[in-house]
Amino acid sequence: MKKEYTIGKLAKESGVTVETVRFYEQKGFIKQPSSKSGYRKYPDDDIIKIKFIKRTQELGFTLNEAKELLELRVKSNAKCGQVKIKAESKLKEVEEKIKDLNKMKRSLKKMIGACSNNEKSTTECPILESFEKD
Amino acid sequence: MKKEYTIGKLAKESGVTVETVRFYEQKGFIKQPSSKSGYRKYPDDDIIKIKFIKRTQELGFTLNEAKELLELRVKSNAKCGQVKIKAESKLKEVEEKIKDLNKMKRSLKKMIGACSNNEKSTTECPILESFEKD
DNA sequence: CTTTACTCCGTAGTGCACTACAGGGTTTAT
DNA sequence: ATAAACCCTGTAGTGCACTACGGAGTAAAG
Repeated sequence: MKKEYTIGKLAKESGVTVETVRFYEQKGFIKQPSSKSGYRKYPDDDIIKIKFIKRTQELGFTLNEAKELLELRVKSNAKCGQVKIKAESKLKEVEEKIKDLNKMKRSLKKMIGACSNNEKSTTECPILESFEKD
Repeated sequence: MKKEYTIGKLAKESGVTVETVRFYEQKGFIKQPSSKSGYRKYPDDDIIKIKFIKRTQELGFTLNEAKELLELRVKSNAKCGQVKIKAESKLKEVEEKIKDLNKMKRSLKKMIGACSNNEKSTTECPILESFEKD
């Protein structure tokens, strides 16, 4: 099912607006598609790309970082070293984020538990210690 | 060691600028501190608070969400229900983020591995599938 | 005791990531 | 065949989260 999408359909499927799609195109996130007749025709692949970008932003990366992540692919052995270095540094960031989100998770669970047991919290703000100790 | 900090010291310790501290104060993230003499004197607790805010932003939450998280604390049984509901919804978000970051992590590791084996990637962009399946 | 570094308040400006027109042309549904 | 719904380019405006600056007062160091 190799479908083609008009900008409106693509936007809807991806969960963004038409303007956002054009904005991403301007910025080079998705390459401008074929447009005989003057109307853009997008491959369905672009839906995945846009969704990836949006989710990556929600995970605390900037648009530029999303771009960097999307550009990580091994095309030649020549560039392999650079790709590896960048991937490794991103991997580290990702792992740090996971770690801190796990801390936040534990804090939230504790609060929910305390609440269920009708306890009042002793500290001012129990989530505040999340990132403090390991 | 209950220290007091001038705005400059606090900023430095927290890794932000003086302006950012004042900005957070304006927005009610930290309560305005005692200031006989006209100079603000901050408790060291505020360092933790500011660091929490910054890190929470890096994890993909907005300032307002950071504020919501900071305000989660069980003061009375009356508010317990609301706190629990909010904490539970945040917990869900956090868990989703962890899940997707783990997917990203796997993709990055795969890329690094492929690179080490001198493979060229078969797909256009191997990270793109991260959020697709599972 | 003076110079350098800090503080105050208030307002204006910046960068990122969109978002909203204006003023047109094209397709699709009825 | 005509009106609604879609597309085009281009430029201007928005909201968030700061960031910079002007003009003045205070504190610390040499």
